Amino acid sequence: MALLTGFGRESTGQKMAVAATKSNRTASKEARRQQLIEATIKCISTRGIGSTTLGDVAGEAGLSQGIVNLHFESKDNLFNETLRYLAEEYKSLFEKTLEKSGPDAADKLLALMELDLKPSVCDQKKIAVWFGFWGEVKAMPAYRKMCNDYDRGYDRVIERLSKEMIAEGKYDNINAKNIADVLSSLTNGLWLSCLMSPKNWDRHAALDSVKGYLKSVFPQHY
Amino acid sequence: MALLTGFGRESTGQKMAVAATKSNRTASKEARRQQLIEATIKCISTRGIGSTTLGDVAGEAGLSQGIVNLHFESKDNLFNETLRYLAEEYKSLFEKTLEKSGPDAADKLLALMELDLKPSVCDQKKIAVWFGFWGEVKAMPAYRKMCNDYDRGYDRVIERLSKEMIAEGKYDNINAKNIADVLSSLTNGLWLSCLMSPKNWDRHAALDSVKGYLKSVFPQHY
DNA sequence: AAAATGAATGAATAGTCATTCATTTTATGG
DNA sequence: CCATAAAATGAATGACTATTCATTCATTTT
Repeated sequence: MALLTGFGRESTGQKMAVAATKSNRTASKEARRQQLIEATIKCISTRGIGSTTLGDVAGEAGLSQGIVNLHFESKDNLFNETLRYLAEEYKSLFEKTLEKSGPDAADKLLALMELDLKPSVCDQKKIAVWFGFWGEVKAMPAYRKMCNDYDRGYDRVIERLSKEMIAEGKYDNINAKNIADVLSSLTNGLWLSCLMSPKNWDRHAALDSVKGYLKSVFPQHY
Repeated sequence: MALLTGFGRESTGQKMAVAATKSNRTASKEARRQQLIEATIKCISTRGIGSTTLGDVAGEAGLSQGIVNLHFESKDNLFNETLRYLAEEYKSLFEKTLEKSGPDAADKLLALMELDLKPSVCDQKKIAVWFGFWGEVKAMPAYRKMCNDYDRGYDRVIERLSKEMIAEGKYDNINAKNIADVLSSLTNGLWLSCLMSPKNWDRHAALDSVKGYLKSVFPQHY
């Protein structure tokens, strides 16, 4: 009877009996870490990175005060692992998309652009977390490094696909690196609009913008 | 002799004789506020928005602990005014650019895009501050509102210029709103690359990307 | 069933920081 | 030169929060 499930206890400062989805005291180390990372993402997405405390995270996970330090050593470490988790998650989607789409470069490139605007990737909450981390880059070089390490991978792929299409289409005067830059800037910028005006953000219009660009650079392909 | 100029005193906790650029105790209320806002920008750009304290700001301005509360009431207010200052500064550049460039829409649009990539606008430090604020949008609705209020103005201008060009060029199948979205997303995304890889960030390449886009959408104009 | 294990708890600690305010410094005009 | 007001100081306060750790609890081993 001490196990009445009780989540968010923040509003009152009172302690509450607590149990996350059937999380009693046994859960693999890995499961616990993931649970905490997900709680962190949720907290950052609602309260902002600047005012997410370890107490918030623990409360969101339905666990106790000291739990983050137990599993992650420090707040710093938790945040780093959270960023890595986001980056890995995206990377895995990216690779899956690259694999499953096709057969030719034009299809693959379009599929990757669509991925960036899918609700599961481009949703206000997740973007808020990305921007939270980006906003701290000046203070936390580790964030910058991680973002750059992952980005390099994506850029290489986009550039390679563009190169293939340039060769196929005998396009003149265009440069694959340049196109890769524009595409990644464009999607990041579209994410910003989604963050800033979630109400009138229009996924289809955004996708049309990207398609319009692709069509204008690769007229023979799209 | 008590007035040896002494800035950053943080490393030691010791008090130091202090005097910002000739700031003795008299300065107009407005001048003092501006001095503090500029110190805030500098602090955010180097330490990040999350770890900028009022002590940091006061120290950067060469003034004393309580000074921010004296002039701004609260940290919250200081940060809001700092964002407003940045937005006003950009707005003023934008308007000046719009006025001085020309005569026709194509020139004006290009000049505005160039503005976004000028060293004075697109420099790592200033961008770090913008991203810091953007990253806190979920926690601080006031930031979102201010950004949106200003953005609406720019977007309207870009859209109007695009419309003019569409009419002039009898372009088919393209939509001014769409182009305005792409252009603003593109420049914001390019800012992100500047923030993330300041070392190999190439201003000219970025400008070429934007020009390439303009050329592809408005072939008769560029 | 008793003992051992190690995950989880939550109260206590130590440090940081925004904010306040009594005091000090400066400028000014009489 | 003094009186007054305004501006600035910086020590004190109180709130908050990361981190620690002795204790509690559930599970596994013996």
